[in-house]
Amino acid sequence: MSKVITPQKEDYSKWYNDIVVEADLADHSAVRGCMVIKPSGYAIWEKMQQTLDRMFKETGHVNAYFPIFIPKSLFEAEEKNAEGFAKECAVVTHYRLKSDPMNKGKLIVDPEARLEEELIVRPTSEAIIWNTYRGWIQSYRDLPILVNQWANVVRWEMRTRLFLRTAEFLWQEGHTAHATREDAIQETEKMLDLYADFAENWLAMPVIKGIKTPNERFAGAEETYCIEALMQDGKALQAGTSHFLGQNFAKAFDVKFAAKDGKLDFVWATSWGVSTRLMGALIMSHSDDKGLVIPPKLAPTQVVIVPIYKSPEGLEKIRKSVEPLMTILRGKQLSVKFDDRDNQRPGWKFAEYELKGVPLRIAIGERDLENGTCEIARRDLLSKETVNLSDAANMIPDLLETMQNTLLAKAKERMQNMTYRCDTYDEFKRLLDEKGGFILAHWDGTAETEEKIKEETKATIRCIPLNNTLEQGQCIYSGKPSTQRVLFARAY
RNA sequence: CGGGGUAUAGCGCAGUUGGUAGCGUGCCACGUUCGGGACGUGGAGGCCGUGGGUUCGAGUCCCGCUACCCCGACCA
Repeated sequence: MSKVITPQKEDYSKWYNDIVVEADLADHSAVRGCMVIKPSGYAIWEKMQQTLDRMFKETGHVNAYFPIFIPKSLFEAEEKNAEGFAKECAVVTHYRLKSDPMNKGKLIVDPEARLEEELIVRPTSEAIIWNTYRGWIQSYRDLPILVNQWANVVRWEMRTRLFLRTAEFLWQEGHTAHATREDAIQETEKMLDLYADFAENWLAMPVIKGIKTPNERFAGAEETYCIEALMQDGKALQAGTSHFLGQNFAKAFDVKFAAKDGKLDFVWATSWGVSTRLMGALIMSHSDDKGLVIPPKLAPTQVVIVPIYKSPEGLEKIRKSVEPLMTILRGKQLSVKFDDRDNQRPGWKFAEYELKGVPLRIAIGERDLENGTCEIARRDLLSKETVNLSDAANMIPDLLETMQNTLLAKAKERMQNMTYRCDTYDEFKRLLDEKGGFILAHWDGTAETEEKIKEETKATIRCIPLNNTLEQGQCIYSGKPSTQRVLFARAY
């Protein structure tokens, strides 16, 4: 098994740094745990963003934007939500600084400039959005509202992990309002399916769809649906969530609508989101010892052409010879880069593009010019073949598609091989320690058992898989009867 | 907030019994190279985290402080 790229593992810091670096630690210790995403990394996020955005719009959603600050009084309106997030909120208390009379050149917070009401930096936007929706909704004719927001949020975690749990992260959060319970549940499930589709077909990352146990449920939700992925090291990662919020927020913010029959009722709600955590998921799903492997459909650069030449004239000859190829590929909406940098040697470039995960690399030298050939290298298999330059234009789109499929197939196989069924607690513990991965086991349905298992093994119930087959069994911990297996794993 | 560790060049590190700082890499210049992270020569770059103390002399020994990392507690 190839090694897994784990954020903050020293071995990988060198190349991991090429995608992202953390905030300057020495000078900005206060933003420890925040990300600085370099352009090469951000380009991947942009690609995810564009794709998701298109998918949202195809399903009738529109984008909007709401404030980053939430007045404390609004934040506390939905009690469970407030309680759940209270421990990790950044709070704005003042709006002005002034020169420090005791310390020239320094600033202090102006005590005169205290805000009457503290502002919470959004850890999630339900509160401010539902407070706004109250003014948008009066009749069933105003529903549904299918709004998405691309934003940053802040959660002051005690311990952060690059991409997987950063103090500030980028995400999208959908917030929808519906006339009926059924509509809202349908929306929740629809968006979960959309996420699963995106994970599989774009990230090439298979996921298990399921619902969270009450313990793991989003604060303020009636039901939390999730997609769970399995990383190469056998640890699970929650890759996206979709919440059925019931009427909780409508009640907290008094959002009612008049139905067809004239009766007033509270609005039904959903919210759903995925974040820059998907970058972590992408990295940990496919990377190998040579660096990042990006599925072709998400790769900012899909094909790179590296000329091998000895003189400026040689370079120009090669440039001319590949121009038709580049034109054809670009005509097929592929992103192609011709790397004519003179300050790095070919071998260096090969290694660099492998590090960055560019799916296909074409090397072409003067020797090839004579033969009318070029060398195509696949990032996923690290394989190379020499082909006729004239055939390349036809082969490349197929190759990219094959790569995309191969990556998914490989990941699927890995997940399958790392999913175990087990019926005893001893076996359960042994599997966790020796193999990791997903474990399907019976659970008595109580929070106590769930917590005990977590305490003793660090494994959590990732989800109760949707469309689970029902079967009689006994809880691995308590021995009490159970009707279905749930998905356990140690998780990030 | 507990337990452990670290702090020396942009990055990664070494630095012996205390004697005034070095290696790798990266950077700059020139030349030779260019089909898997080239090589040669020359060069720039460090108040050794910070404040005290011991000493003729401290990167090194002692005390304080600070910051960061790892493990835990926490984690829609």
